[in-house]
Amino acid sequence: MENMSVKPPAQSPRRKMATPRTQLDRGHWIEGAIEVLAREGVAGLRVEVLAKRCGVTKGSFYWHFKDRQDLLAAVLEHWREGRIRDIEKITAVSPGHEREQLHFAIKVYGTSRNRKGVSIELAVRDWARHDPQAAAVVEAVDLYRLECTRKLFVAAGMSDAEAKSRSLLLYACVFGLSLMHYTHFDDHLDDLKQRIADRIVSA
Amino acid sequence: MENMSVKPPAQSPRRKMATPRTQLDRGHWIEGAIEVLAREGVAGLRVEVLAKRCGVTKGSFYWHFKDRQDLLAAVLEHWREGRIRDIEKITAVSPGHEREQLHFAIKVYGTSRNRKGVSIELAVRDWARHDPQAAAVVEAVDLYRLECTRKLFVAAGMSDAEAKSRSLLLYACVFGLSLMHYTHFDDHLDDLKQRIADRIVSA
DNA sequence: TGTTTTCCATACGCTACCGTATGCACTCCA
DNA sequence: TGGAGTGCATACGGTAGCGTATGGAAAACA
Repeated sequence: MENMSVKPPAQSPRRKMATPRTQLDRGHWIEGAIEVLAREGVAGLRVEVLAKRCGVTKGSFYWHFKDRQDLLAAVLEHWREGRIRDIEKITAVSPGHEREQLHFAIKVYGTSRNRKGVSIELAVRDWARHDPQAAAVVEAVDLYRLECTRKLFVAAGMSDAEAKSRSLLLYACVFGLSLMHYTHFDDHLDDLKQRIADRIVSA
Repeated sequence: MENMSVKPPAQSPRRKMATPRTQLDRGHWIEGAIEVLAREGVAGLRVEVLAKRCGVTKGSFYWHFKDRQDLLAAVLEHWREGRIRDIEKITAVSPGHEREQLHFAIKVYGTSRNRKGVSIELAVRDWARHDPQAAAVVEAVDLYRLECTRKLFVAAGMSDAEAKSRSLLLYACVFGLSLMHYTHFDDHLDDLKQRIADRIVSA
């Protein structure tokens, strides 16, 4: 489906670095892995399954990766970097509009268009419950997120303690909602979500 | 550890029903399964692993259960019943003290003494992401919980819409917190939690 | 053009599971 | 006391997955 023939057509012969194609293919495996991670969780990340999904065999995998752990670590790192970039983008401040920005951050995670991102988020968090490496990455991302929104709340005029608690409340609520099954709890879910967002953000 | 020699010492010979010991042993397997579920998630629920944990072999398992699915369904049902009972106990109203009760409900899930319960909760929810049966059970439990706390908020004087949003906010936040790694975000976590609880409960 | 290096396929051994078949001890009961 | 049912052990076949070993095609290079 996404076999876009990765090979660089005319590799510039200036540098001999033996890794450009290798690096590219690691990335290819990692993207496939994250796709599977979103759908099946870390338990679905089997070497041979991924190979079939990429249209190759294990032989390829074990050329690019030392072992399964090597891939898992790469997936974690890729996720961490992506999250950090996203957080910075989402919490970029335009002074005076901090509350709008906070509402936007909430909406980003709650929208149904972001299904895949939410799935990955939950998969990684479940992964972190049984793997210290993943736990460390999740903690780093969480602390970064919490810090970014904390600054927004402070900029919106709150005390430091209050800003911290709101920041924690915001993310806890966002992730908690993605964990629950409340579709049939009410006929006006958007209204409910709006009330919740207001409760989190407003003074 | 919990080999309390389940056999009823003097089985009253009045009734011939061929199931009392069987039922008891199903319960024994189910408890063991939930223990494992808390620690390793549903992926850790292997027949032979559970058997070893119970000090027996698969032969026993397949006498009490049709197959692995049979056990999983039983575990789900056991969890559902336990949750319903707990919810009713936790949200039992003593009129005039609804807000206290709500604070108590929040604390119950947030306390570190309840590690195991929280672990099971998260394991079941992750399970529900890949299994429609589990998803149905989680939805039933969620709706029941949401409804119980909604009543408390209404009894505390809120409008119906506001009560619903607070109810959803409460559980989302509780589960979300159990999903995050925020230990190093602040030195006074209890103060943070208190502020959050107030934000959820107070008018 | 011959030789490396790159990248992947194939084949293998190994482990952990699932579910079935069968045997065996032990109890209950006529 | 011997037969029926109960509860579990043992042995088996089968699948899925990991990691290794080895070969081979094709490109890069000299």
